[in-house]
Amino acid sequence: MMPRRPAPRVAEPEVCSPVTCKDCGIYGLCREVNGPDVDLRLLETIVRNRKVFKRGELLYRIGEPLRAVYAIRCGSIKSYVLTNDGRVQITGFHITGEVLGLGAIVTNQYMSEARALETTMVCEVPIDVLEAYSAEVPSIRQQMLKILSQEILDNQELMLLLGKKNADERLATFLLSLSRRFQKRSYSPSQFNLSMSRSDIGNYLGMAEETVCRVFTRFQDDGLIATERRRVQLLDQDRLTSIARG
Amino acid sequence: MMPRRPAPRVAEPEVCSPVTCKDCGIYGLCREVNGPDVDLRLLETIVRNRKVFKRGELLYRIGEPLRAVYAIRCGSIKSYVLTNDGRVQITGFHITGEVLGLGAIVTNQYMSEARALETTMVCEVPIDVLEAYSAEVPSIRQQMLKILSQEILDNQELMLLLGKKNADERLATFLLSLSRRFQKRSYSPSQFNLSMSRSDIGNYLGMAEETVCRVFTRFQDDGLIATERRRVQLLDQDRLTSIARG
DNA sequence: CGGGATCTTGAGCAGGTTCAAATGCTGTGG
DNA sequence: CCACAGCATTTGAACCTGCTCAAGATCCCG
Repeated sequence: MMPRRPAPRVAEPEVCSPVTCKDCGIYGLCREVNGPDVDLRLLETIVRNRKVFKRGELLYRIGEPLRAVYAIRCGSIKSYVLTNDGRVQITGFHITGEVLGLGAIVTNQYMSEARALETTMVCEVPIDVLEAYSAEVPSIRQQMLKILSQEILDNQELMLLLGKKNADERLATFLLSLSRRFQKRSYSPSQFNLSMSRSDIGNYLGMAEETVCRVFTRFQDDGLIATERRRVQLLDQDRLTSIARG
Repeated sequence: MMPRRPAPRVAEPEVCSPVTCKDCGIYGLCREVNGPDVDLRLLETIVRNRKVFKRGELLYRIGEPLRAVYAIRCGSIKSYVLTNDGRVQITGFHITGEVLGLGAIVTNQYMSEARALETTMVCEVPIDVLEAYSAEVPSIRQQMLKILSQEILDNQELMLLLGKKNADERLATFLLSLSRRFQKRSYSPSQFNLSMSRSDIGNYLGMAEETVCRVFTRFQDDGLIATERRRVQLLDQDRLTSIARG
C-alpha cells in the first residue's frame, strides 16, 4: 500500500453548549415574521416544555398519533422510514435549530421515525398548542408551510443524490451540506464532529458502511479533508464542491 | 435462449377521455371539506382557466417565479430536478386529478421542472386567486397542507426505493404504485398504458433504461405481467406485491 | 414510405457490495 | 482506576448486480 500522508491533527471541536432558545427554529421564525413584538405566549410554552433524549432514544414512531413537534435546542436526531421487511432508509439528520414532526400535521400520524444520535435537548410543542396558535397567528402558518417546503427541497436533493451520484459525489455532497448547515447556525463550517456512525452515513447515502470508510480514507489521502474517527476538517472546499457536482 | 412463453394479448386500454372537473384535485378536496354548498367562485375560476400542453412542452422551470398551480384534468406530467452539471432525476409522474406546483408557495419560485408526457389538459389556478381564497377559506389551507404532505410521503417512498431496493423490487413497486393510483381515479388497476418511456422509468427508478427492459422481460417470462411496448397488464398482483417488499 | 425515436437483447466491464478479520475506542462494573 | 466486553472503524479480497457500449428490431409520425 502507498504510504499515507499523515493526517493533519484536527483541532478541538466546539462544545455543544446549552443554547438560548433564540436558536430554536420556531422562535426564530416567529420573530422574523412578526418583529420583536411578537405575542410571546407560544414562546413561553415552548421554553417550558424542555425535554432531553439520550443517545438511541426514540422521539416518535411511524403511525403513532401526533402528540407534539420538536425543535432541537442542542444535539442531533436522525429520522428514517422503513420497508415492511425491516430495511431502513434514513431520510434526514437534524441539528440544533431544526424542527421535526410537522409532516404529521395533516394525517395526525407521524410519517417517519425519529431517534436521538446523542444526548439531545428539544423544545416539545404539544400539537394542540401549536394548532391553537396557528389558527390565530398567520405567521405561524407561514412558518409551518416554510418548514414543510424546506423538507421537500431537502428530499429532492437526497433523491438526486441517491438516483444519480456515485460514491465520491455522495460523500462530498454530504460533507458540504453539513458544513453549510453548521455555518447557518454559527458553528465552524470547516471543522465539526459527526454525531452519526459510518453505518448511519452509509445508510443515508445509499452505500455500504465499508464504502463510506474507503471514500473517507481516499479524500484524506488526497488532502481534501482530515478525519479522525468522527472529527472532520474540510481542507479544500473548492475541490470538494467540484466533486459534489450540485 | 429459452423459448419464451408467448405474451398473453393485452386488451385495449381505456381512452384518456375528457373528464369533468369533478376529477380535479382542487375541486375534490374543496367539496370534501366543505360539503356540497362550497363557495363556487374558486371553482369557476379553475374551470375557466383550462390549458393544454402537448407532449414535451414545459409547464414551468426551476427558479421561475410562481405564477400558478396546475390540476391535471387529463393526461400526465413528469416533474424532475437537476444537478448543476445537467444530470436529471425525475421525482414524480403525475396523472389525472393530481396537483402540481404547490411546493413553490413559500419561496414563490418553482422548486422543480414539469413537462407534459403526452397531450395534457390542466386547470391553471393563478397564484393570486389561490392565495386570496386560501386566506378566506380554511378548507383550502387544509387542502394545500394535505397536498404538500402527500408529496413528502411520496418522496419518502422514492428515497426508500432508491436507497434500499434492487432492480426487481423497484420495478414491482413502480407498477403497483401506478396501479393503486389508477384505481383511486376509477381506472383499471390491472391494465393501463404507460405514458412515459423506458428511459424515463429508468431515470425515475435510478436504473439504466436497458435494465428496465430486462426486468420487464423477466417479469413477463415469469407470468407476473404482460407487456407490449407501453401497454401493461398485471397478471399476479400478489406475487408482485411480495417482490416489491413495502 | 422513410427516418428518427424507442425498445430490446447481448457481451464485457466496473463500481460497489459482501464477507472476513484486525484494530481501536468507549463506557461500565468491579 | 483498570480490565474487559461490545461496538465502531478500517482494510483486504472475491464476487455480483447493474452499467456501458453496440447493434438490431420495431414503432410512430410526418
